This record gives sequence, C-alpha cells and structure tokens, in this order.
Amino acid sequence: MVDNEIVEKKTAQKILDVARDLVRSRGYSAFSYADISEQVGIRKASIHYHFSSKDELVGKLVLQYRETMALKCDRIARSAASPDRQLMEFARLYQDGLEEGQICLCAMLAADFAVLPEPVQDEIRIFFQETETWLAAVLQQGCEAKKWQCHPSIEQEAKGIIAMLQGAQLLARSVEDSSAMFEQIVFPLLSARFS
Amino acid sequence: MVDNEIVEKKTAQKILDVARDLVRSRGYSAFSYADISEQVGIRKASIHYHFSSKDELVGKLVLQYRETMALKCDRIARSAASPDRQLMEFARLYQDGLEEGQICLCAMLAADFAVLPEPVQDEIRIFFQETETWLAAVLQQGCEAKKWQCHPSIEQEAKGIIAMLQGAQLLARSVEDSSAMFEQIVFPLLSARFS
DNA sequence: GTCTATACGAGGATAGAC
DNA sequence: GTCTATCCTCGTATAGAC
Repeated sequence: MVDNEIVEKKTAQKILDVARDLVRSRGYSAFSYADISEQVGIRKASIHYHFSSKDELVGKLVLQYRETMALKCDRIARSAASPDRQLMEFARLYQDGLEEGQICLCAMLAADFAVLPEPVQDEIRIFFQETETWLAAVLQQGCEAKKWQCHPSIEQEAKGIIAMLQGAQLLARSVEDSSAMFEQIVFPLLSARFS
Repeated sequence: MVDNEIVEKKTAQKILDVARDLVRSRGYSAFSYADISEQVGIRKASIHYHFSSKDELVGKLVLQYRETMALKCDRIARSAASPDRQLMEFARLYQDGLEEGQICLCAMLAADFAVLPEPVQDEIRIFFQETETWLAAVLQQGCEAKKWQCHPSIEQEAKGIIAMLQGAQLLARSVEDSSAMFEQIVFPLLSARFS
C-alpha cells in the first residue's frame, strides 16, 4: 500500500474488520454471518468465498489481531520512553473500543475458550505468551534502572498486569462510562506500583 | 431442608445447577436446552415447565449465584480471621471450578454482557457492587488495624482486586493447569500488597 | 466475486396427551 | 411434571447462475 493513495479496502479485510468488532462485543457464539453480511453489504453466501468456514475466519482474526498488537507494542518499545511511561502506554491500548462495548479480542475468546476449535485456542495462548514476554522486557528495564523491583519474579508480575487489564475490561463493561471505570482501576494501580 | 435427611434435589434446582455449570464453562450463547436436558435426564420441553424462557432461567441463575456468594462471603467475615487472612479466603472462592474449565458466572456473563437481556445485566451489576462493598469492608478493617493503606481509596483498591481475580481466571483458562496459574498470579500479588 | 436458492441441523418455544 | 410431536427461526454451509 502506497502512502497518499486512496486504496479501496479489499472485501476480505472488510469482513475481518467487521467480524473482529462483532466478536469483541458479542463473543464467538453470538455473532453470525448474517451480522457480517449486513455491515459489509454483501450476502451471507459471499463470505464463504473469502473464508471457507467460521472457524477459519476466526482463526485469521486472531492471527491478525496478534500481529496488530505486536506492532503497537513495538512502536511503544521503540519510542524509547521510560519503562513506567511504556507501561502506561501499554495499558492505554486496552482502553481502545471500551466505549463501543468492545473488549480485547483475546479476553473475549478466553471466556469462549471451551467452545473454540483447537487451532484458535492455540492462537490465544500465543497471544498471551507474546504479551507476557513483551511486558517482561519492559519490567526488566525498570528493574535494571532501579525504578522498581519485581516480586516474586518478573514473569509473575507481568502475568499480574495482564490479569488486571483483562479483568478491568470485564468490570468496566457493566457500567455506564466504561472508559472511566477502566482508568479508575488501572492507572492508580500502575502508578502506585511502578512509578 | 432438615439436617441428616436425604432430600431428593428438586428438578428445578437440578436444572439450575446444571445450567450454572454450563454457563460458567461455555457462556450464555453457547449453552442450550438440549445440553441441560441431556445432563438432567429430562426432555427439552420439560424444562419450560420450570422456567418459561431461557432468559428467565439465566435471571434466576444469577440471582441464586449472588445469594450463594453472599453466603460464602458472610461465612468468611464471621470467621473473625484477620483481614489479610479473609482476603486470601475470598480469593480462594474464585479458584473453585477452574480445573473443570469454569470461571465465575458473572465474569462469563460480563463478557456476554452485550447480548444479555436487561434484567440479567442489572443482576450482574448488583453482583459486582455487592462484591465491592464486601471487599471494601475487609480493606477498611485492615486500614484501621494499620495493616496496610489503601491508595487512592478503599473503593478503588477493591475494584482492583476484583479485576485481578476475574482477569486471572480468564488467563488461567488457556493453560493446562488452570488452578496453578491462578494461584501463581493472585497470591503473590495479594501477599505483596496486603500482609 | 457476488448473487439466488436451498439444504440441513440446532435453537427456543408451544400444544396437548398421559 | 414429563412426555411426544411440532413450529418457526436462525445458524453455517453448498451448488450453480451471472
């Protein structure tokens, strides 16, 4: 894709985008080809030309989500901001979509885990693992700079942060101003612990 | 119900119990009357005698879940254990069912929030509110006993703990030994912060 | 690539017999 | 209270025309 060139989004990508938002708000079992069809403006049957089955569609969805999140994390890491600043930026990523009733795709699919086909389950696992690895690197920087200490280990501290973020999204869902609720939970905790 | 008397569980309660476990593992949209029917040993149609609709069934489900959890919390509170001990016991509640792939009913339904009928949404909100209130009381005790301090407020600290617990359940879902994962996340955090 | 038409099963729900 | 039988809708998926 060339800059400054208006490129029509390909249908396959349109489908992925719409499906992603649907899953992020309703979950795996509660979204349908009919929903996608309506929002993309093609017929149900046409979706099958691009993705042979629902499972394949969701598989691609998670794969692309992983890539996108990895890119965003990369951008934060290369910003060369201080470790605590990077943590805050990372947390901000999970505020995205909250106002529209969407949570992290993989948080939603973790809830739906029991009904997912194995390949998708594997993708979810990889997402959480990658996230933990990225976070661990940031936490490590902070330790080395004597900004904070991690107990009992960097790895567990990273898991704890991820749990807090995913949980805060769930809690935020049930209240009017989700974004405010999320901030109220997440940022005080991060500030108290890491700055 | 009289002690030491074997009482046949009534069908309505059997249905509720089976449905609760189904929702806790698959979510609202992915469990069906057929599933319940199979496990309870009656026909699909018979379920409608006890609960006129799926929505009514799930409504009753959450109501009963709230009551059960309130009872368990009450028992912890009246145990007169130290505040930090009460926190640990509270956290243990959320470890229940994890090995069987079940998470907190309201965590699951928070994920499914967008597709729930309003009355059920209200029940979920009440559950989280009650939980927060209970937790706040315990945290308050700890503050008064100079065991710890809460920043920026007891209320937000309570929300943070709930978020961590719900999030830890989600994360734990995707790994082999869910219970161990849950412990690994939750107890170090609680210990570091509140003991 | 997208359409229409259709297959086929599963979902929740109702009627009426026992 | 539970059953059988049935309804109707919606789900994913396929075949074949354009």
